[in-house]
Amino acid sequence: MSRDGKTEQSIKDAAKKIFLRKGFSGARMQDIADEAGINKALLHYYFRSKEKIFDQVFQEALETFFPRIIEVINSDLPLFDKITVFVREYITTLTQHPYIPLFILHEISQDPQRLIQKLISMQNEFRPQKFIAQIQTEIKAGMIKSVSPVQFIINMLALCIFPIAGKPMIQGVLGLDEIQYRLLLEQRITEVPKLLIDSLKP
Amino acid sequence: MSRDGKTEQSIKDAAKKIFLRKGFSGARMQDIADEAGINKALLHYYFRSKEKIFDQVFQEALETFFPRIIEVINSDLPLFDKITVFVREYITTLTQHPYIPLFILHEISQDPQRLIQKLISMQNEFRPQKFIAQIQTEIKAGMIKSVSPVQFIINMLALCIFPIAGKPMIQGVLGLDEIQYRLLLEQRITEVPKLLIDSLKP
DNA sequence: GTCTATAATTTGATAGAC
DNA sequence: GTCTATCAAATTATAGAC
Repeated sequence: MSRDGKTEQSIKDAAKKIFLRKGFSGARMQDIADEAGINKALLHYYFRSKEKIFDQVFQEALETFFPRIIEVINSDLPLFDKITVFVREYITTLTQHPYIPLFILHEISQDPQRLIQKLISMQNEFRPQKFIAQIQTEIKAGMIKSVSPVQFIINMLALCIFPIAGKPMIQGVLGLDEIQYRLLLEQRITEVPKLLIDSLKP
Repeated sequence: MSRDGKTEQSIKDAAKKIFLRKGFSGARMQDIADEAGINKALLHYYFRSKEKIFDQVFQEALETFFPRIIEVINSDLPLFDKITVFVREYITTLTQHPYIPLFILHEISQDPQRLIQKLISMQNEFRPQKFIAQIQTEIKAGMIKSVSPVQFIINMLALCIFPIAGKPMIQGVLGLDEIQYRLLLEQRITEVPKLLIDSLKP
């Protein structure tokens, strides 16, 4: 039955849900089977091992975490527009996939080689070289302050990613409920670009 | 032997090292025993269970992650000085304990209740209420722009914590070696306060 | 393809000698 | 206090019926 790959897809969906929340070592094959509404044996029938299922999930998570960024970042938009669009798109994407950032950070920290591997196999597709060059050009033209492009990119990523990855901590310490937090993230879509662009003005 | 608690301390040190790197579910009692140069039975002799050892580690990690901040943040320093000192102290502390941020974020994400629990038992000692009030006072006095204190604090934390928590990812994507990364973090000690203070100027 | 039953391995925890 | 040996439970993986 379901020659069409319906079962395989439901396994993938279940695996994604469990792995993203619990990480590799915290996830249980039984959890995934339960979530998919099947039994453990079938997991091994479709994918040979836990490691193999995880690889798929990790790959897809990386593709959500990175390439959407790179598309904007390697586009031909003017610098300030690019910053504005990037922040909006990225915060929006991560808000829709809130477990992705911490999952990626945690798993890469467990095994940095895993990322290096993917970067090579994707031929460094998501290295922001063009963006760095664009910043340098603007500096030389005297259009913006003489900042370190790498530092600027780290600032931009930090301001977008941290509020998602650190949500439970921030909520706990600042005592914010879900509604307040959603509002706060929405505000950041306009406030973060302002901050970043201001930091570039001479 | 070692009636003086030498063994207990070496277990704590070993547990800290292993748990901080691998997280609760990724850590193995055997790893901790090996690291401490003893056997598993002795772990259970000193601490009853894995959970109990972990609690100690988590507690200490929280105390590294939070209170040092709060001391500065609840001090009587003028706002701009406070920001400068906070960033310097915090980046320095986290650089010395690079596994702490991701460990805390990950474990809180696994079980947000664990943080809430600690916050209660510490009577919200590290809630930045005083800092928020200080920002509001400066706004009313017309000394700084009318910003959201919560957003400002999130920015400050993001710019300090993310470069440490995301180090392996950033290194991979931007292709930076250890020396370059250390230099980059050092630069941030002066650059991040500038950025934050600029964002407050009317 | 999907299930039940079970094997094989890992891992947290304990018993008991020294 | 510390060790060796071992248990019991949990967990990944497979065999084999349908």
